[in-house]
Amino acid sequence: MKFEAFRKSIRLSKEDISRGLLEENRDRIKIKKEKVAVRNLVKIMDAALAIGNAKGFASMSLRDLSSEAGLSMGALYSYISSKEELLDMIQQQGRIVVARVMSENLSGIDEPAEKLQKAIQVHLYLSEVLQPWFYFSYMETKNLPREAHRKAIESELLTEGIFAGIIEEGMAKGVFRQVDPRLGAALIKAMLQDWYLKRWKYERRKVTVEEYGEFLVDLVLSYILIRDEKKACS
Amino acid sequence: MKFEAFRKSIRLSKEDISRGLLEENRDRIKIKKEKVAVRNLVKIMDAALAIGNAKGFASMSLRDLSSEAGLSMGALYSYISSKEELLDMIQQQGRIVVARVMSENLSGIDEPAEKLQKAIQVHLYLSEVLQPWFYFSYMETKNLPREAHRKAIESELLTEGIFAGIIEEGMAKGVFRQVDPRLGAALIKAMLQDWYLKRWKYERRKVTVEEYGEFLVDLVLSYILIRDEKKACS
DNA sequence: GTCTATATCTGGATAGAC
DNA sequence: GTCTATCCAGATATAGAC
Repeated sequence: MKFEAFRKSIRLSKEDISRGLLEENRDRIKIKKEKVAVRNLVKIMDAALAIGNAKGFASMSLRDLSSEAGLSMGALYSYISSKEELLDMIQQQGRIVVARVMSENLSGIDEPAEKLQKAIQVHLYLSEVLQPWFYFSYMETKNLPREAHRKAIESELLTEGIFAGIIEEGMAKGVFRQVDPRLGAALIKAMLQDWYLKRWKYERRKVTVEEYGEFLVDLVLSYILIRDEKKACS
Repeated sequence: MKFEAFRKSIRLSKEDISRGLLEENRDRIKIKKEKVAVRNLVKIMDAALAIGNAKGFASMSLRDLSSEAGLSMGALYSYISSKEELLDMIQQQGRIVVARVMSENLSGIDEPAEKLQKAIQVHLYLSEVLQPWFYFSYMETKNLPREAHRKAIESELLTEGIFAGIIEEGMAKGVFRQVDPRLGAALIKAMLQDWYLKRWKYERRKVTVEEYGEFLVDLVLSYILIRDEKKACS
């Protein structure tokens, strides 16, 4: 699947994401009119990710944020009750979206090699669509308060578990070679992460997300698939 | 080579590193007695990396730092003239050490597969010895002031260039398959980074640095080496 | 719902005693 | 060389007008 086709297929506008966020946090957000609330939440999230990714969430003052979002300090505080809560909301909403898209796209695939290929591609493409969120989430995890930090780690292990599960399945069916599934999954994840963490590098070299995905799938499959020796020698 | 043998072979005590740091910054550091200066620099660096890695450099107050290092605010300011300069010193000193150890350990190896294996191993083991520095350096790069940021990126590309160079050599000699050398190098680096960025994960699973290195080398070489078909079929 | 104005606190940096 | 005391810029958070 091409990246553009994927992007269209998941239909994830900023408004959709902010609406989800609003619904999850009706109690914390003071603004009652949905239309107004969604519009401003989009601006707040965009601004928070932009500034946070440029100089770190801790260094972002709420003054910066309010001016970048085009709101006054007072108005901003009608949407969030503290800087820490903002961090929490951002992380939480992203996790929900990632879990949903991954499971939607992987259900119904049985053949391990195909499933592994698809899982890598979907994760990579999704991280491209939500690049600012993925980057932010990675970089700020360790600064989260205790409970939120625990949830973030749990979520990381969950995604990794998807890959490990596919590897185990392939080994059980005899089509993958014997490897440590969690270690294999961890390395796949590491390579997926590089795409959104070091974007400047790949942009500069004009590597597209499709090329990156193909290289990655090629590397992983040619290592893990048991080769058909007869075919190679004929 | 085993990790412990490597650790001993490079002889990198905290004191050695701080002494180097002192020599490079004679002009900026006010303390004249080497013994005193080195002792306190060790404490300052340890504290800065510990607090910085726990909650981010930006969130670390110099009050935290001074108390963790066991110095008063005033004393601290005899060693650094600003928080930003501290950041600079940490990065700079690490880069020098990494460049030195890498080049020392790779000189004189000609065979591409052996050299690639050795480069991966040395980088991995070094990142284990200096884990707090590698972690810090990765996480704080984007918060550096302009010039320091440029240097950090340059250094990242330099290390990557070492791997890309080995891959090119192997391709030229006809022992490696045709791949994009920079993309291959980038992925190797991504997997190396995971070791020091996600240490908690590997510790929890009781994966040793040697096991991680073997898996990584196995993955890379079995992808990139051109298989001897005759041997496989005999 | 959004704004301006402001109370209160925190943290980087320095002066000057010992 | 190290300490205590202090200055002051800049930050979070809130009160109250519109």
